[in-house]
Parts: sequence; C-alpha cells; structure tokens
Amino acid sequence: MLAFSGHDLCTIDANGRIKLSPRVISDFIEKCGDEVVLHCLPEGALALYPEDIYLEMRRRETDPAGRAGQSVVFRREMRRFGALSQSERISKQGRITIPTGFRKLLNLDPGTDVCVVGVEIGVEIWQIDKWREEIERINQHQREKGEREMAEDLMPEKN
Amino acid sequence: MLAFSGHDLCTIDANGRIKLSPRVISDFIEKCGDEVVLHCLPEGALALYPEDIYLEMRRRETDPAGRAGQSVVFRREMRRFGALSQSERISKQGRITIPTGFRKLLNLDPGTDVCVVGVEIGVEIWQIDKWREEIERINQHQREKGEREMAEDLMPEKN
DNA sequence: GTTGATATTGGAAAATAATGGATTATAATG
DNA sequence: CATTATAATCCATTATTTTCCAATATCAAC
Repeated sequence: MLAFSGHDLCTIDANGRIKLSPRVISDFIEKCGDEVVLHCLPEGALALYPEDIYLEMRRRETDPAGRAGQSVVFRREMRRFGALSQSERISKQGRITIPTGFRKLLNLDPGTDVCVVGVEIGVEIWQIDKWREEIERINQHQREKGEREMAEDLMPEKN
Repeated sequence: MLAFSGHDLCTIDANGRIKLSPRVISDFIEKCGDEVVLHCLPEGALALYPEDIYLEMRRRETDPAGRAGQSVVFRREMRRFGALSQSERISKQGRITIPTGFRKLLNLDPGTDVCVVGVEIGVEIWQIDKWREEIERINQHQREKGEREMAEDLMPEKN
C-alpha cells in the first residue's frame, strides 16, 4: 500500500490548526509516531516530513561551523533550513498547529482552504489556489511532453 | 485468455463509486487481490493498476530525501506521483471509490457516464465524451502514420 | 507582581460524508 | 419467455470533519 499519497482538501481552523486525514495520520504514526518536522518550501507550501527524512535531507552538510565562517551562500543555506523548519507534534485528535511565524510567511491564516498533498516522503500543505496552479503547471508540462512524443512518432526515421 | 481487455460503459453512483465488470474484477483478483493503485493521468483519465505494475512504472529514485531538499524539479516529480496516486480496495460488491480529490480533478463526479477501458497492464476510467475524443485521436494518428508510410514507400531510395 | 486582554490548547458535540449491504431494475442468456 | 447474471439505487450504519466551548497559558500595561 502506498504511503503519503493522494490529496485532500480541508480548512485551517480558527486557531491555525489543520485536521489531517486518517490516511495521512497513520502514515506518519507508522514512520515516526506523532513527531514531525515542518519545513517552509520556496514554492510557498509547508512540507511535513518524518524527522529521519528531514535529517537525510540535511545530512550533506559536513563541517557546518567551518563553512559558515567562509561562505555567505552556506550561511544562507543554514538560515533557510534553520529558520524555516520546526518540529511539531500531531495531537491526539489528529491536528497539527502551524507555527504563527510560518502562517504569515505562507499565507496559511485561519480560515484558509488548503490541500494536503502526498509527496511520497511526506506531505505538503498548499493554499488551495496555489495548489491548483501547481497541478496545472505539472499537467501542462506532461501534456506538452506527450505532444512532442506523438509528433516524434510520425517521423519516418523513427520507424 | 487476455487480461485487462475490452471496454465497458457504466455510471458513477451517488457516492462517487464505480461498479467494475466481473471481467475486470477477476483480472485484478488474479493479479493483486483486491488492492489496486489509482493514478491520475495527464490525459485526464484515471488509471487502475496492480501495485507492482505501478511501482515498476515509478522506478524508485535513490536518495529521494536528499534530492528533494535540493531540487524543485525533483519535488515536482514526487508531487505528480504522490498527489495523483493512491491505493484503494475493490469492495466485496466489486465497487471502487474514487477519492474526492481525484473526482474534481478528472471531472468524475457522481452521475457521470464513464468508460472502463482495458489497457493490458490495468484499466483506465474515462469520462465518456473524452474517451470518444481519445479513440478518435488515436485512430487519426494511426491513419496519418499510414499515409506517411505509403508516401515513404514511393521514395526511390527506399526501394 | 497583579490584572486584564489575547492567544493557545484540548476536548466534546453537531454536521457532513463515506461505507457496506440489501433491494430493485435492467440486461443478457438459454 | 423464463431464468440468471449484472448493474444501479436506496438506506442504515459508521466514520470523519467541522464547529463550538471551556480551560489553560502567554503577554502587556499598570
């Protein structure tokens, strides 16, 4: 059975929380219990990963202190992951609270309609309109690829 | 005996479910029991595959977490397969529920007439009008290919 | 510190949607 | 035409989501 798959709509409640679907909850429980890492993506969505996945994502960085003294690019990299990531706990009722700092940054204020999107290694929370744009972009790209493939198939030298 | 072949018409019931034909059901039971993977295609149809077929299609990348932290292209790839795929179970009455997120995306709302199409490795569910267009597109492409083949055959250097 | 205002947390109740089964209708078969 | 098989509809049950409320914590001004 596929983990972290599919997508569901829901609304951020008056207190900035999201009720995750049972499917998503059990995927997390299985992988990492109730503790997850929240990470703001540059695309403008909020990613939820099991901690080990997040740490794998970050493990490339060797000698962070030494490199931080030398490189602004590296310092920015550490800021990006430091400031924009945070551990949170899934509550007994299956809700997760979005930290206030992240809310404004991502336009995920109370009352916002969002889509919880499976991405195989975790889930992402998208403001609904942004998600529609994103999925359209993805599909459009695939369709264009398909058109080219069909045109290619008509070329005599290919057959 | 051919598996996943032919095509049948049916209607999506009031609760967003499809009753599969006995032929399709027994093809799945034989291949994978009652658990199948649903996947939204960019053409606008919903594919049903046995899980092993899906996983083959989605040959797993190495180090997904590391790459996800670095590349937006890679994250999009995971979104495409994560968000647009989901495991489901064929019920004892031979019905399959289309997840709500997929319904809207593919225009497969309750009451819609659909065509369940065998595609050799699984089946696809098409909104009936889109299916007619698709089959016409396929035939048109093949006719054009035939024309080119005939023209090619007239070229002196080919003979 | 103390008080008042504001925000956060946890839980319960109400509203909504999904599920499974049985029944009825329709189509296929002999 | 009768019988069987299949598909569609309906309904009760269960699950899930949303809304609401009380309790607790946090912050700011006095």
